[in-house]
Amino acid sequence: MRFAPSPSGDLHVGNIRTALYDWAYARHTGGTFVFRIEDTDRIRVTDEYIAAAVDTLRWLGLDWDEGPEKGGEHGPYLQSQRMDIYAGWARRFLDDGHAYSCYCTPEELESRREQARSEGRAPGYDGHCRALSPEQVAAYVAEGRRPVVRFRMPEGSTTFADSIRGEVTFDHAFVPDFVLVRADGYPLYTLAVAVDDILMKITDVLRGEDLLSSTPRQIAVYRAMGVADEDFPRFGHLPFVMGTDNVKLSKRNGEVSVAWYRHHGFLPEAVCNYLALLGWSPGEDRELFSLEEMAEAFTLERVNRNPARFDMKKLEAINGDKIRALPAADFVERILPFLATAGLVSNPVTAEERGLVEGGAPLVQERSSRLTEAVEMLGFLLVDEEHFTVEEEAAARALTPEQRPVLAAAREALAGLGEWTTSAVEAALRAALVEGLGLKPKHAFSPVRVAITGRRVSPPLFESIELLGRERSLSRLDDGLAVASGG
RNA sequence: GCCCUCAUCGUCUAGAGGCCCAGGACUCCGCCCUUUCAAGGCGGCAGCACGGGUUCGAAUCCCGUUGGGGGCACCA
Repeated sequence: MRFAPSPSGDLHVGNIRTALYDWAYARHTGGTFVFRIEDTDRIRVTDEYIAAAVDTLRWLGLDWDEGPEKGGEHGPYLQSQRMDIYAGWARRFLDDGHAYSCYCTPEELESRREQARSEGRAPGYDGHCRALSPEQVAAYVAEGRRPVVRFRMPEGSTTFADSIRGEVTFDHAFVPDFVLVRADGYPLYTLAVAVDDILMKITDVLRGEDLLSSTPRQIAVYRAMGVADEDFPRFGHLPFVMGTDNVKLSKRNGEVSVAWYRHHGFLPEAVCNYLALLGWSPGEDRELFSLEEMAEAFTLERVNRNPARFDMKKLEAINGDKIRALPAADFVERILPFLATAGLVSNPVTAEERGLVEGGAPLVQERSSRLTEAVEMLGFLLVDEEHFTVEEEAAARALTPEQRPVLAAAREALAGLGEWTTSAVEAALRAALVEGLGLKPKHAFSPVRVAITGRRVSPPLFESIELLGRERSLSRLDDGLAVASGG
């Protein structure tokens, strides 16, 4: 089990789905979950990147047994810190003939690729430098060419049992010799993964299907290292997560950054739950579960082989379910950071603010499919009175001259109220507006709602009025009246 | 072009020869509940890509076709 992202930006949805399956498989089987950072294409990854990746994984609730910040007996877990290990193996392959120096320039390769393509031949490396004579080598060196180290793919074919797809075979005729070390001396992924898998004693690899056809190359390197077949890791290739346009999910066709979902009010348990469903199912029509339940039920046999489309609507539905399932106190803790970001509570939160939040939270919890919606709905309650505003469209619809009598009657009824409770508020408003003015409840409460909350959609009105308190409520009705009067 | 791979409602999926004239969820549409919006309840639209086999019997097995995806880098 291993999860090895390469640091090309934020951890994205596809990475995380892979990590999740790796994690669940490791936990289910009691194995070791190794988190390795594949950064051979960089001098070194920034500490910020590692910190962000670690942070995202931890936020989701995934923990690893070996890797960054955790250590382990097969470290270091950053490939950029293992360069001399790879260099050692490259030298050895050169010496024993598993690899050779290739002096072809990128331009030459490109033009020969083009030619092969136009002639309908396979565009891979043509073996040009496989058997150079000492004279040819000397000539290239004299030209100042710097060689790459290229792996000599043996004849034959490779068959391996993919743990998700079953037996897969590749004829080596279609697996061209590939580069292990660049001309500047930097090792490539092709070398590093294979070496690390063996050195880190990886038993199972779950990765994207884009790597399916590079598996025979990896296996060939294991063989060259002298590793016995039974010590090779098992490979499982997961289908991609696609966007709705059926193209691999990316920045172009959707939100891919897990950090984005985090900042837009998605719960980690919802993200995990939804991602788990993209290619796996516990069966029996079950689709809501915790990470622990997933680990319990996760088997490779139940992983789907076909790619799944990412559906934001479904994610939101699950997020809403998870939000509703939160204990009330937990929900408060989850929205507090968002309220602070929105400037609706101080940081740290004061006792008074917390009181209001705790009062309002139960009203919005079941109405939110994202935490950010809860924040929007609670705004009227937490905003400083001088910053309170009524949405333009709501005012235009509900705070009109015709509604003046309604607002006035509501104000009067509430002003005379002795006990300021939800039920008292409701009774007073019903008596004044529904019975008194003969209005349908729907129409009676709409202007009041807009005056009190500033929006046409809000938490339940009577509870909101109770929480707002007498003074603030009456003052907002006064302001609403002024607006309705054309103020 | 060649190689690999995949194929159940619009989407995610259950289904591992008869339990399926295909079940659940999301979306969408009605209705109920209702102070708005949600939630909840009830109901509805909608699918086994196609063609051949195998079998008493196929969504499930085999072959082909079509379609999708991936790969063929001094990326990973």
